[in-house]
Amino acid sequence: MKKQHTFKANGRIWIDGPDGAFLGYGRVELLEKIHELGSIRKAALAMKMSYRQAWEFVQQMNQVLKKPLVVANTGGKGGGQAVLTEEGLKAVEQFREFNGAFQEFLASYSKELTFKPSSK
Amino acid sequence: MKKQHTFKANGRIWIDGPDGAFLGYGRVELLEKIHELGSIRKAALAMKMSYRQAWEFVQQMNQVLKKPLVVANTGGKGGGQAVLTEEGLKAVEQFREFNGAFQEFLASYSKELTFKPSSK
DNA sequence: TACCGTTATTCAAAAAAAAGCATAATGAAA
DNA sequence: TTTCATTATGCTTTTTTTTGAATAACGGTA
Repeated sequence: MKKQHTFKANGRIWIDGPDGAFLGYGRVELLEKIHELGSIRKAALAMKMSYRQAWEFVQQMNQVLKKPLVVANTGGKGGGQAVLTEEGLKAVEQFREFNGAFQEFLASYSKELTFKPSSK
Repeated sequence: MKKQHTFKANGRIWIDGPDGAFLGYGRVELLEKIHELGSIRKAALAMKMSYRQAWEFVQQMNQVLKKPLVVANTGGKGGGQAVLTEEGLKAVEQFREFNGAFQEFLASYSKELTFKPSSK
């Protein structure tokens, strides 16, 4: 019989920049969706985030690095569009690596937990 | 010249039990203060948490393990008191170890970040 | 030039989370 | 038996966080 872990080590990570939050799960997912859909609005809709918040995230992220992570154009065919830059792609990749290592860390630590649950 | 890291890997961890959140920073600090001060109310005051929330945390934690982490007595000299059990002490210790390893993980990952800040 | 859907922005509304207040119960000690 | 500060609990208020509505600007394209 395999032991089941009713207790689990859990957590969240993010990357802070010079002025606070830079990259986290929400922002990275947003970047991925923008890359996939070519639009901030569609990306926000796809992940059930308000456009308001999505737009603010993009603004904030773009101010942190020398080069923007997202370039958005207003007007034109379709009303406008947004594309992920080289820097944006790198940022996504680095965060994913970081998170991969973190998930392994959590999994290994979960095995060391020795708490005994009340009854269920 | 020493390189300064304007970007930092950051995060938070916690331990989930069978029914959700079990131990996190706030709860562990609360347990430590209870151990130190012998009172839920004083512990809450010391960390500027409302007694209401502190009390609820204790209730929740006590329902998770077979044995309670905190034993609280009402009435008597001083109106009552609360003491940390063996299980409570172990829980604090395990979380602190977990967090120690996590902080090392974050520190080592921070060194690998290669983002270039905008100007400052 | 008129149209289109998105970007960009403000401001009010709603939802969620936390805090604060009030009060009963408790039981050792004086 | 009176006192005392705390535990225990419900309920209201406040604060914080999110969301939603409303609107101007934009510029390729037909």
